[in-house]
Amino acid sequence: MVKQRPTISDVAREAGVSKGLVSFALNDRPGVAAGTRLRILEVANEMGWRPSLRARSLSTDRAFALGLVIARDPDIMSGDPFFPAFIAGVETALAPVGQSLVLSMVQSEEAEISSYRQLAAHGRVDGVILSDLRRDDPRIALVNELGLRAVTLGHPDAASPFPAISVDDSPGIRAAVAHLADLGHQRIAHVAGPSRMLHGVRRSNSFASVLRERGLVDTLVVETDFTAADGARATRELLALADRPTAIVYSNDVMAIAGLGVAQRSGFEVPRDLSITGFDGSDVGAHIYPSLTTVTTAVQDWGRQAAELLLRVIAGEDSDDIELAPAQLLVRESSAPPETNTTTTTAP
Amino acid sequence: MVKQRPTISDVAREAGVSKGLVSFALNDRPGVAAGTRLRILEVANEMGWRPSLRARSLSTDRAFALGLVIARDPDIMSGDPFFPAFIAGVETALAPVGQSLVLSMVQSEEAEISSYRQLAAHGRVDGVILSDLRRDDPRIALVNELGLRAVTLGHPDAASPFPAISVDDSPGIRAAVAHLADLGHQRIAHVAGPSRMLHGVRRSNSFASVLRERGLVDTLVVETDFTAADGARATRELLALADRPTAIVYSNDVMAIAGLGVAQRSGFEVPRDLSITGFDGSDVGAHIYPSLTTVTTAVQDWGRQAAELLLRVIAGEDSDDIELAPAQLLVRESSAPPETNTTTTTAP
DNA sequence: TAGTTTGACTAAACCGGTTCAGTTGGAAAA
DNA sequence: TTTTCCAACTGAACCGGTTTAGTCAAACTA
Repeated sequence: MVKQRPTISDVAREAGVSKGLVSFALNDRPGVAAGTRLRILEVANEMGWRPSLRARSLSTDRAFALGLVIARDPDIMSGDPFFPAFIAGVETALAPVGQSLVLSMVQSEEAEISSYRQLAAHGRVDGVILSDLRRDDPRIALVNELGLRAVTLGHPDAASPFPAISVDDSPGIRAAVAHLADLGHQRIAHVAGPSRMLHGVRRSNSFASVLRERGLVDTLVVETDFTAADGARATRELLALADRPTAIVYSNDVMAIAGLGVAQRSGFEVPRDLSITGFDGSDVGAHIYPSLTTVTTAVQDWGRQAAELLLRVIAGEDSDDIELAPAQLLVRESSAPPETNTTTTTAP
Repeated sequence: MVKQRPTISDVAREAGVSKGLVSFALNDRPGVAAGTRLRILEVANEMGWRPSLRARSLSTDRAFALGLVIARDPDIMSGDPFFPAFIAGVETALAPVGQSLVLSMVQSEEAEISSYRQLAAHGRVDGVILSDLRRDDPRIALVNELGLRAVTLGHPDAASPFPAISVDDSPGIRAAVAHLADLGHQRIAHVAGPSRMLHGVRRSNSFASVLRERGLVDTLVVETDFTAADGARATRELLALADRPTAIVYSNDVMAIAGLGVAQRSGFEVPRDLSITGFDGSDVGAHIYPSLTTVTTAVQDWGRQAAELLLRVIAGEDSDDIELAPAQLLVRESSAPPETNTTTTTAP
């Protein structure tokens, strides 16, 4: 004798009304006498009734879940503090309303596409969060075509039917460069993210614009794929230049840490011989030596608000773009004035 | 005129048979003539019919999804290479069979419990992967009681109704300690994970047993919560000892990197004055200076096989415990022989 | 007072599958 | 030839909700 969980019919029978009326009462719809509604709620409550998500899903054609497809190599993911914090934020928005996050982690663009297709075909989610926007991002049209709702993290480079929720990187990057320039650095390099990615491009643009404003060289830019290995490679290239930079601005903390490793290995002392800054505000960055000057954003809050926005979009409510607090510079030990006579120094 | 996706009734009508027969044909059940089955499949195919997950979910009482609840602070998560790789592995097992991963990231034990309750109550998943096992882990009884199927990563410390899929940490830790001892280290410390966590305990035990076998001091153990900050704290404590260790074995890479920072900040040169080893085989570890000697496991494979095992359990198939390839030592630069006369040296 | 409106409620269809109890027709057995 | 049996197939119930059309009595209008 297994005790089955009660269904809406059980509640109806117990309350002496019809199934439909119970549904009405529980969904706060008009047409139910106040007394009856109260009695129904009471009965439902004492029977411990919970609506069946599956039945609701079928009859209302909704999934009560959001999707997130991450297309990155696990190697890049590991060490990157963004997604864990972001997902934790998403969770804080979903848990209270009984919704869930369906996560998919893929490693190729084809797998990414088919992942969205599957989510849509199966009706697994009502909407998705589009992260890591790329130039001419094909996902926007795809997701729209598949009939999914969505929000984008950051503004796409073309018209989009979806609201964007953004954190402006510019102030952070500008502050980092300004900080280095104020310290006296003349040759500041940038180890950038992939130029296919919009935030990579935006950070590069901010970088370049500050340098131009200050009349400094803005040609020391190396593009990477965001991995530690590529950050190391970029650093080696920059340090091998005849006119090597005295400061390097990295597009993420992992690369900055790898770059620090390369510099130290080559005999440069940081920050005496080379200043470096990261981007992420990762936890480890605070504990390496020297601790990493970096740019931080409130990632968890971003996750929470992105999920809330998407829920609103799905509910058909207002859905204006949201602009969150911009990225901020966090000065630590890895940045200092250049040694006045080391501008053209190569490895000791 | 929106083109609706065809339902099983459409297929039945088109093929001139009943709904039920179409269902039988599509699920490869006996009682359908070969010719008829073929025709039905053909019709379904050319109509582009896909079964509705929601309808199947309701009628078969299954979710076609697995759950993973991660209970960690985002700070610990960031930098930890385990979950990204693990999840990527899970995905490779799920995508081909049209199943999904429902992920929940929580920050307290209460939230964790209620997360499992919600997954079960909503019938969101058919089974869950239990990671980061603790002593007397309450989740095993809970999940069982909730009627969910499960697999555990590693063997729990009590009887469990669920199969375990494990990677033996011991050989890795033993190899790391042996490696250091072989190099001539006499005072080897361990910066351990939380003793509430079973893998933390197991690593500590392996550590202690090798030392005893070799007749070395096994008292240099500091427990941490796995964060970079706590790893740094532990390192400071160890280095402040009168008889400071000449080598430290860390329970994860993040703490090892933080420990390296502390050592360098205190003027110790690694590995000349202090050898360190990590645990994880994280990507950054290979790029810092000196590169980190560490212990690696095939995490992505673990994820894939854990998901496959859970799918089998859910399908009611065989479900024996699985033992994967044990952890392996990866020797890099951060370990070297101790300076013979520095055993009792304090900070330079 | 008769006709109309309205609020409260019921019955049944519906979402799109699965499953089970019957029905049918043809081949094998008697 | 008649009976029996079985494979092939149908129709309907079912999963647990939502939604729509329709019933009914009381309240309101004319």
